[in-house]
Amino acid sequence: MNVLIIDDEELIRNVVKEYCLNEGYTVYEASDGIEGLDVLEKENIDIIVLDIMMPKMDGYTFFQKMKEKYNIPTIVLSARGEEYDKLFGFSIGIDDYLTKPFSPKELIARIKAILKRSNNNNLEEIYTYKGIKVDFKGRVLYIDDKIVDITPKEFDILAYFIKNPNTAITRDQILNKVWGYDYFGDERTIDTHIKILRNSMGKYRDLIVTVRSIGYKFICDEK
Amino acid sequence: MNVLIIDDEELIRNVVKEYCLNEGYTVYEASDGIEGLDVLEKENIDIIVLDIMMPKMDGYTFFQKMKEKYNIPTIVLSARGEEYDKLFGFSIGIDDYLTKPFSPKELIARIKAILKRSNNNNLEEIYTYKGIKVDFKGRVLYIDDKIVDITPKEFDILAYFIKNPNTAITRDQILNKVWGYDYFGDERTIDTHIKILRNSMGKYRDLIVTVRSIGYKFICDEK
DNA sequence: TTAAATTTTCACCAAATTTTCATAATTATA
DNA sequence: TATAATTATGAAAATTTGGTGAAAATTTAA
Repeated sequence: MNVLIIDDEELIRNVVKEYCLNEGYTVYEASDGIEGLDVLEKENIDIIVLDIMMPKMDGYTFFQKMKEKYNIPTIVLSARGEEYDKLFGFSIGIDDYLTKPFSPKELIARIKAILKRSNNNNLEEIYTYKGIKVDFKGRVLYIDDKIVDITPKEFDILAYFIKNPNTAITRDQILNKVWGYDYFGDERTIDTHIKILRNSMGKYRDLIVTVRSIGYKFICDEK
Repeated sequence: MNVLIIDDEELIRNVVKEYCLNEGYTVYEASDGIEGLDVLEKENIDIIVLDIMMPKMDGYTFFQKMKEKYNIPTIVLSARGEEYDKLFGFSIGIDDYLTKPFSPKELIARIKAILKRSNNNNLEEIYTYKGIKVDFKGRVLYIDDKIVDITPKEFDILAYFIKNPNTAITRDQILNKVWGYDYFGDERTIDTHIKILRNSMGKYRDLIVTVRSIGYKFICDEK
């Protein structure tokens, strides 16, 4: 999970950052709206924590510009006493707000709630391609309509492949996505998991192609 | 859908109103409990959003009086620090609560959830699948038409499973749904409850499947 | 208050999964 | 073709995970 915190006060940023890191989130910082938009272009942000009062480009302006190009869940921080009317004026679209001083724990709780909400909406899908069927909700893999017993890691890797078809994916990327950003194991481990996954995929094992000196790739003609 | 918002702060009413109108709901307002009862007599209200701290007649009193004549789903708004009210409210049958300051989007989400729930409940008060029969209203579990003695937690977990069949559910989700939003116990506790629940389900114990490294899943072929 | 019921914690064990590693196989390139 | 680099594979070791029973803690009911 990538969190972008936009606030001109370094102190606030640091507190938020510390708590987010503790949750295993990756944190990006910006001290005003312009910097914030910059980060959005470069990084794949999942949720924004946004201060309203800022130099250069304030929170309202940032939010409007963000909405034009992205649709990222946003939590607004506002100091008590700031015009609530103005806040509520653009409150349609923001996902939550907190008044300063706020409890970092509360912020984390709200971030979790929002991420959970947006994840749940994405869940209801069943992927099918050739004789492969993947039920993400139930975490089941069917090969030619027969359930195949698959381990959690296998499933996660397969899901990652399916979501990025025809893309050469490095072992490092797989480690980051499936294992998490703080894994320090042997890259060769992936090879073994790929072996197991290929076996599970039976006659479709060749859809996972080795990309020499890079990693692997899931081949899919359709879509 | 007719929503009644009862709060003495006009600002809050306006925010709720704005969001509800945006959803296509019709909104009625009241600034205290007495006005609220007035509206109930005149209009056909589907759901109530109720503040606790109010002049003239507070939320709790309003709620009791409402319950005497009506049975309308109610979401309670409470300021932080009113923990007692919150808990008490739950025990007497409110449907949900939010602490101020709350996220308007969250409120809408909860309204939707409750409306959906109350629709579902009216339709299906008794669930049957194979030899399992669950009477939600009476909170009774029958296995092959014989009443099985089941604890409250067991029942809640089973109900959650039944409402989300064929879905891998994390222990965290179970904790959130069954225990509540702010429970900080050991996740392993779930395992023990699952054990007990499985025992209660007799020969259907295998319908609750372990999803390794995730949680559990209730299997149902039908529907 | 006491007793009973329910919930929670916890530690051990077994089983499933993950990781490591040595060796074989494959591929690219000089 | 020989060599180096890279990947595939099998098997063993290490780790993680879940099932379970029993005891402790808590809640509920009498």
